[in-house]
Amino acid sequence: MHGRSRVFLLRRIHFKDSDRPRQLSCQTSPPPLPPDSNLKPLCLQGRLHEALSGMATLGTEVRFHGYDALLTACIDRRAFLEGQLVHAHMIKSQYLPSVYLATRLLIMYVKCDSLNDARHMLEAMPERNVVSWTAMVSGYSQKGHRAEALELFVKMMEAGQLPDEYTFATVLTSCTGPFGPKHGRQIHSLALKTNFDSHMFVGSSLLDMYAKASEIDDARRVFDMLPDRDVVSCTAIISGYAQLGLDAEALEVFKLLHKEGMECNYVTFSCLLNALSGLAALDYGRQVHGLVIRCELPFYVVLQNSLIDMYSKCGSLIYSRKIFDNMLERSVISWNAMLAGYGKHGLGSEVVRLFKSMVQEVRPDGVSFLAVLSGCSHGGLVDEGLDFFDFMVNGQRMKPDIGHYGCVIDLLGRAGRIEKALDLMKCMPFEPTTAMWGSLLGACRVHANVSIGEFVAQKLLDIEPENSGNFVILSNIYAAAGRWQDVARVRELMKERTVTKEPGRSWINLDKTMHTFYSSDRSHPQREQINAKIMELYERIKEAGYVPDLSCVLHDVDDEQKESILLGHSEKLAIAFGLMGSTPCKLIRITKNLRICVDCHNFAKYVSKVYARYISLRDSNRFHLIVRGTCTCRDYW
DNA sequence: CCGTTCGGGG
Repeated sequence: MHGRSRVFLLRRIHFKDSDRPRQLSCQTSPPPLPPDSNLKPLCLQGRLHEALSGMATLGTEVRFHGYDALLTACIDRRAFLEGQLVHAHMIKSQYLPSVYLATRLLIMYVKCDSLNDARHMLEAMPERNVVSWTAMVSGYSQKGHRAEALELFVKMMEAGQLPDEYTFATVLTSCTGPFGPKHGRQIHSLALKTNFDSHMFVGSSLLDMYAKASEIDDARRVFDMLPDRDVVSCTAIISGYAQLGLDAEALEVFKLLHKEGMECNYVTFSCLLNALSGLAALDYGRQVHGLVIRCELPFYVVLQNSLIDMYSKCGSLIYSRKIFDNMLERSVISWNAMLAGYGKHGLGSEVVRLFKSMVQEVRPDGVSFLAVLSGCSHGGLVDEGLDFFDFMVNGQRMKPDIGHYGCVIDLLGRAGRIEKALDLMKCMPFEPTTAMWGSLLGACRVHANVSIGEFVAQKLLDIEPENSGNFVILSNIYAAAGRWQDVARVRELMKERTVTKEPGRSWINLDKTMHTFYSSDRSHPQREQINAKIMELYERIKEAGYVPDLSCVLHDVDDEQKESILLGHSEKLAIAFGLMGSTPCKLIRITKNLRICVDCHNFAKYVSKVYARYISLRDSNRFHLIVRGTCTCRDYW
């Protein structure tokens, strides 16, 4: 009996259970869905417009989650008009957003590049939290409005809101420019007090701030003190060295971190390749290219652009072109890098040809024209260059900047139209730069224009009296005109002034080692053999007709000493060293920090002829490929 | 919950 009733009871219950699921589920299932609950799935599926009409239909029934989903979708898609609709709907429904939702609105405006609306939102909010303030600071920072970002940061603290690690990381990116470092240091001390300075993002931002202020030692100190490192902080320190031209240091710190197993991304390799371009370190460049492939990053356009640039600056245009040709998509920068590469190598006709295919695919920008104009100048295509300038101004309606004028002045000077170049300098809407005067002075040397040369040199000596290169060229001009008294006068002039010039430095990469030479260098371990080699070269090329150009020496010494000073020029040391290799290679690649001097250029031409070698010499201005006694620069540089 | 750091070509 008892057992039966139990079974009965159980069956009844079981029966009831399945028969009345609704009543029972009232206690175990979630509460009924809010009316706006279908907005979120629509937003997540990317059906933003359906969600918006849903919002309109629901009227005042839209709640927190609905607005949140809508705003998130607008933020993700940078949908400004849609975001405004959501905002308007909130106002019409008299919905009072929480601090969170108001902040989401603010962020929506920031992401849609409507900083005024965002600022208005921030001002109108009855309450703000650290996220609201930081989002606004970030908006100003990312749009380059540094002053506004810093002002808002101050306002935030005046309002009693303490910054957090996000705020610090953001606001420090606005600490560049003239007063940036001053503010940056203050913010650094604030971060120290609040212990956010060792946060990885804050640290990356801090060290980048110092690097951009040329305070690389402080940047390094911040980096070394960081408790943790990630790919961004490591990249930031490498980039810091590279930005300041401290290419060897950039490579050193990369080697160190790489040994420690640092992670790399495409930014890291871009910065590193930049440093290797400066060093003309083709071997390392190839190795990094290999790493890029192994890290499965080779299809980043940014990285391919860096590789194009690296190979061309390391003297290997063929590889640049291979990468360029294999790119699935190219940006305007890819084209510009390739154009600049041809230009620096003096291949003007390739520049023109490439530019013509470029305009079929993308619209050239200011840098494209700079590359084309400078390429035409280096390639000797004077009229073509002037036509391109005309095309830029009248065809494309672009406003040339000071760099474009510099190229055209260079072009005119090369053509010997020096008065015309002077006229252009007078009527252009910019102040002439030392580079322009320098280019004109070079033109006066090549075209033996003594009178304008004197005038231009005087200008240069006023503006940069410390640059002895100008004295040397003026001396060359006088010497070419046979005005030896004036040569002596220039020499006197130079003695009066305390001339501190950047020491000439050349380097050559042999057997994966960089050998660096300074003028009259006595430090290289093989200096005895190098000197002996130079003397051997000297004797042999003299037989072939080489005459040292003593006007390249301005020290007040006798001719014999001048000769020995000339023979001590860093590029000659490097050439001699390059010829000493036990396994002689056909091509000797040399890099120099300044412009090559007239005498060394001539020396290299004779060596290439007598010793049947190719000499590739990259100076601060361009490549000189010297073969069988002639140079691709056609003696104009 | 939401907001963050490094960045290619003259």
